[in-house]
Amino acid sequence: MSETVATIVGLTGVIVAVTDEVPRVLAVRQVGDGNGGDALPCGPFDPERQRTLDSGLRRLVAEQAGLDLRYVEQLYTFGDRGRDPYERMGGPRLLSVAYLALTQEQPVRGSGDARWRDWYGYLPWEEWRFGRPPSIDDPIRPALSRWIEEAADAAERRDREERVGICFGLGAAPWDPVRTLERYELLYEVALVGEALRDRDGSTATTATASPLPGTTMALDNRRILATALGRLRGKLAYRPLVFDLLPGEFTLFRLQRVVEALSGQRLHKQNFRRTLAASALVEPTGRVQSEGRGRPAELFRFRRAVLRAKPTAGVAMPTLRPAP
Amino acid sequence: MSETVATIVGLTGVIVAVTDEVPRVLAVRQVGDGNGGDALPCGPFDPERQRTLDSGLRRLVAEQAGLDLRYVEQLYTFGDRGRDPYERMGGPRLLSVAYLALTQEQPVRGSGDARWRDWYGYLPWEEWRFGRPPSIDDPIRPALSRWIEEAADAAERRDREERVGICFGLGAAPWDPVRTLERYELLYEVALVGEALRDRDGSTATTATASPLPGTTMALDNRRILATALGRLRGKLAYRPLVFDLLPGEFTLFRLQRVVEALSGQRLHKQNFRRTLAASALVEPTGRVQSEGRGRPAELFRFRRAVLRAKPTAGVAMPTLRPAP
DNA sequence: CACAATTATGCTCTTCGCGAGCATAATTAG
DNA sequence: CTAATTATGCTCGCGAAGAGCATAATTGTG
Repeated sequence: MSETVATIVGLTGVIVAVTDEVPRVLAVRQVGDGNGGDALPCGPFDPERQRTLDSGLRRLVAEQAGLDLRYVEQLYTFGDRGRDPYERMGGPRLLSVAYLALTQEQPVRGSGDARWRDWYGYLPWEEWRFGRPPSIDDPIRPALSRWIEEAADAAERRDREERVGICFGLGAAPWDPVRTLERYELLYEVALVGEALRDRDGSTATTATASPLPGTTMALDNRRILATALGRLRGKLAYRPLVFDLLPGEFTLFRLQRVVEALSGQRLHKQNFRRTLAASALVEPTGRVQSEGRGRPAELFRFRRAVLRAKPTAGVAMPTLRPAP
Repeated sequence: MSETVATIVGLTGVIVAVTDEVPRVLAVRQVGDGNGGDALPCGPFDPERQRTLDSGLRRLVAEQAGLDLRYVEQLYTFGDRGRDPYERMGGPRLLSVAYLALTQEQPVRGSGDARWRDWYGYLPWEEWRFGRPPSIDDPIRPALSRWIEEAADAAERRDREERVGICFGLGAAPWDPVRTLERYELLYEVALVGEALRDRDGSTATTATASPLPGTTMALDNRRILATALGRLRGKLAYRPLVFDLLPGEFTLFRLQRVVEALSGQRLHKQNFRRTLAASALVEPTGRVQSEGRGRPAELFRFRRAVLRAKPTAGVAMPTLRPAP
């Protein structure tokens, strides 16, 4: 029960919106560290003003970007030693309670310099909508192969092979959109992300790569938090009606599908998507139609809240699709 | 960036084991509060000694109960104002990072007075293996009905009905074993758990109930943490091979089923459970058999790690069963 | 020893979710 | 009018899962 002052508690938010079929997260220019990279909106947890962690996060985002959030969910609390460079210089330990929040994209109004950024700009290997991400074939796969070769013994080699196979769907297992965190952590371990080099201080590239490291580097372990958030969101889409917090009150089924595709990072089978949706009774037609340029106008739908009463798991299905030939 | 000292960070663990088909959690006699109730093992987070939150939790449990844990997973961070009685008397805000941990039941060796307790002793309404829990019909259902009646207007009434229906499967929705937290929070709101009365200080029973309140009261919001853990565990059983961390290296399929049933709180269809398990290639026969008293001896199996390489989601199926007539 | 009770295990029947693809309807651009 | 484009309906087939019957291998008892 010693007065352990050497811990600072902070709140960090992954604020998500989808526009133009691009999933975006709110990012601020990093202030402290001098490298000018991106960072997630964050701030100290203030027990005086904040009744709950959730409300603290809401207030934080309201102040920094003038946004109101439609959905807020606690993600994870990060507290590993050394995640904060200040700590390595003798500062206090930083504990960050990370949150996932959803909203419609709205202009940023706050005092800070918060901007909407393409989520996949930070995690490009997660984007499979336009085919296999190039970064997987070029820097990632060969580096992982080398890493497997460098194993000390046969057992470690087998473990590494297994891990690579599971994470990137290179073995028997298919690509699993939810394993975002496992992938990021593997890439970090293999020093395929800038943070790994930075955190090793020397900045010595253990893994010599011809191509640049994939994805934009972020402050602290913020990219790990982004990966955590993406995995959580992808996983929950299928059994909780979260998408509707990213959409306006009325929307076409196609737009709904596009948002789901944007988040899951893969294309979905259109007819099956609609059939499953109809069967789930998750949406209901408003009776109005929307004509978007060419083609037959689409019917407008709205989220049907009443469905929560009847179904235990109410989420959108993700009918997978073979990769385009 | 003011030196906010008014926050204390603690670690709390839900340590789970299953023996004799009873799911148990580790509980200590509460020291401080005088009411002598049960509490979860917990301790301050010490940034000097603990490199990560996970290892901190492991160390804590090792010290308090002499247990080594086979699986550790962060659950949630609790930080609401007023969850700690000391805080209400002007003390610092208590932030608790809660963990779920699995192990085989082993004798408690530690310095503390930790004991294994029946999980359902704290959450009796979650136990459906022996039919509908009596507490649902007696104190819970009538109290919830009254609560619905007390709604201020029609809209609130509808909301309450919907919530009750979803939580307890009383409406169109079936009982969902995973919604443990929602249920606990509803019961708390309706003052059907002792903590609600205690936290309102006056201890005035708003909800007059003939029967005693269901489940053993715990310190702070520890029962909320228990409910969170149970829900998480139930949800993960189906897609992660967690059960095997509760079982010895070799086990019969029936024992495996019994453990899953104990945790999910419901009976499973035996033949289908085995068929699904066989199809999943999650276990492999050891070639040996075990004769347990009467009846045909059962074959012994072991967990087949290699399955992780091939399948993205490797968990035990939960073939539901109609309630016994 | 024969038989009942008990537990393990194999197999079938049926329904339903879902991947896949064909066909048709309703628009707009030229 | 026609082609292109998008929306939408329907079917086929496979495999997973709910439900239940049948059989095998034990133990304990009359």
